[in-house]
Amino acid sequence: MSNSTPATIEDVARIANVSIATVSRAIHMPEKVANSTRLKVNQAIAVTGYTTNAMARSLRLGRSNMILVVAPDIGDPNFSNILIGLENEARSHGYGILIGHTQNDAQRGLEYLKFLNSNQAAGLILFTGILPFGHQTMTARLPPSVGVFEPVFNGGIPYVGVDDIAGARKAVDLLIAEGHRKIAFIGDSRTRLAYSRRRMGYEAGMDAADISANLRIVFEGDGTIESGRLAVEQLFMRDTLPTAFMCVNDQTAIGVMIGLKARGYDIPGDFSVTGFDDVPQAVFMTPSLTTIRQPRTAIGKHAMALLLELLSDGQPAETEILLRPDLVVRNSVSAPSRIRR
Amino acid sequence: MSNSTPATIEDVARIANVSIATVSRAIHMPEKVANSTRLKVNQAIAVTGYTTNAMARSLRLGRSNMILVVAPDIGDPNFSNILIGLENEARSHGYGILIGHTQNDAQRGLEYLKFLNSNQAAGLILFTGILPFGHQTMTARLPPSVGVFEPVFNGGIPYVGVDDIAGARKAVDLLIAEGHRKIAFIGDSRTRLAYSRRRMGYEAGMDAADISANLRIVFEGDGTIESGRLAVEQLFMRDTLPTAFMCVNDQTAIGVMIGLKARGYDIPGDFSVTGFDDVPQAVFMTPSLTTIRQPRTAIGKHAMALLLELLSDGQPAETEILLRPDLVVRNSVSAPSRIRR
DNA sequence: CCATGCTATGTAAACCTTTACATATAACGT
DNA sequence: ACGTTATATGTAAAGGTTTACATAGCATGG
Repeated sequence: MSNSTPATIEDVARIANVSIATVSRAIHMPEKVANSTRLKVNQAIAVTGYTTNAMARSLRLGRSNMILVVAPDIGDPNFSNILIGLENEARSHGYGILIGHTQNDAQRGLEYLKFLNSNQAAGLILFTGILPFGHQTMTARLPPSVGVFEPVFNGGIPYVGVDDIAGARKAVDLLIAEGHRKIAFIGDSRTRLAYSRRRMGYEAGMDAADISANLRIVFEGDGTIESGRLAVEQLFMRDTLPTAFMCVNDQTAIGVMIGLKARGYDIPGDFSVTGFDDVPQAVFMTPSLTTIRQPRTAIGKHAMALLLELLSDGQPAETEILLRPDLVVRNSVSAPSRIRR
Repeated sequence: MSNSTPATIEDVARIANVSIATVSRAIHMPEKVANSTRLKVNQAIAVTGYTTNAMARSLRLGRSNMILVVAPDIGDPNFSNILIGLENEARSHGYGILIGHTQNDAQRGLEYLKFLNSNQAAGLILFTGILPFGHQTMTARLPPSVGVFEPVFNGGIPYVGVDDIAGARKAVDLLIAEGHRKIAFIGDSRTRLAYSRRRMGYEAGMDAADISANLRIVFEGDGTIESGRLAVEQLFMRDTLPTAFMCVNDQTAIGVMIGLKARGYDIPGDFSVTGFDDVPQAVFMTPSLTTIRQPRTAIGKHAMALLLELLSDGQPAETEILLRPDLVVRNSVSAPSRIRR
């Protein structure tokens, strides 16, 4: 019982006085074994404290119970909440989660390949829109995979994300409802497809409100705090200013707020600002940031569920799952001031 | 090469015209094999794209190349940065990281036990001060383990953390240097040992400045935002108020700031506030929070290094590694106002 | 030139499972 | 009562690796 080496299936078989095959069946196909035998086996398992050796099992099955999760930055607050969803779903199905972060470095990605090639991971969750592995020949050998947040570039991989267009639409519609017409979109169309979809939502909202093109101001940054600050600087050089800044993500919104405050403006008195993502600090900003919430835990849960389904069926039921993002109204939006301009 | 099933050591052996034992040795004990043979083997490996099957290897060795990391809450911002350090160190030594979060639920912890018992993880990193597994009999079978942040209750497990006493001392010394005498400590001595050490730092600093006991106000909360807010409410009911709030962590500090602002006070004009941890949002608070930074990535790196050492040597070189926390001066501290009281 | 020891390699067992196949027993229909 | 089918269990191979042990070649020292 408190033996030094863990019990094997043979120990159980000996004690239960059956063959090892029967023990294995009692565990994994209980209906195939007689009630009385199953009882004996279960007792023997309890006595020995036996647990199936996952290594041996995976070796025999040619498939592990690990899922590799690769993200560019595991420190990203957007990441950790999704991780919770992934983890919960995986664990409840007997799977474990293997973490990898690439820091956008292809070399790093390659190192994780090892876990896949060596059969240590049965499936792959990708947080980045591109395959982290240089070799495109790899795709042939890629295990069942699911993308998170945005479609994976090379295609053929189902993904779970948020309806970015609808989310952005909610933000722009709020601003329009508050009376704004001249709304700037501070975007980042280069790095991520999801971001360009948010811009599509912006344009659609402006279209729907019949706001002419010359009232639309689009600044393309790179999704960082600094780029938000920079956007403000640049826009202030033009003759016409927006009354509201709709930002492609919260980071950009934070930058915009910093830029506006540095110039002495009041938010939302002088300018309204919206973000997208609802990162944890959004609520602690002054003013707290009105933004679009990503249902992060749900995204993780769905992504893992889809992957597990892929793992057992081979075919994905859906190729794209888009969850509904919610508008979170806080204090960074109000009606445009009539005094100014 | 682009075969459907991955190459095995036998494929390599056949092509290199040697035995599988030689291939294995060429890979893992290169000095034991003749130069010419090693060359042949390496070429064959390149041709086949062979990677060692980790399952088979672990099965044979009775030890895996995975480290299980168990934390109560993987969404905690304190956690994710440490994870980066852990991950980097592990990967550079060929280890992978398995994630588990218990949500302080013993049942959950037990589920992760499975990964250990079944040989899927060779070592354990514990983020919680107590063993997450109910059975204390387990300790006998516990694999090499390292605690992070604070000592593990049951003892015998080395840990890596921050010098909480010295860190707290820096905070209280700053406040005293600014001229504060009546400094409240908003603590949380119940949940974590690290927190009670921070209080020790507070007391030591007050002692050193010869500040009498009746000027010391200690409120014991539970380390949450809400408990910080509550502390303010309670202290305002007393006749004497502090001029500064030294908080056991940033969450509490955020709560204190919310409470003070709700009463219309200015920070740091009316009251100074310090935190501990330097969570990501600390810099975005208004005013930005003066706090003590935990060297998180370094903690992770050291913890993993210690564990890997443990794994190979069996004996830990050190039983406790305390890193130096740094004071981060921002805008929530100033001299006490002379006007008031 | 032989005994000895060292170096490089091969053979085969072991690690622990799962499962195809074989076998034995029981049940059933005619 | 007998052939057929279903049910329950056992036997043994296979999965890919590492390594103790065996072997062969070769140099070294006397």
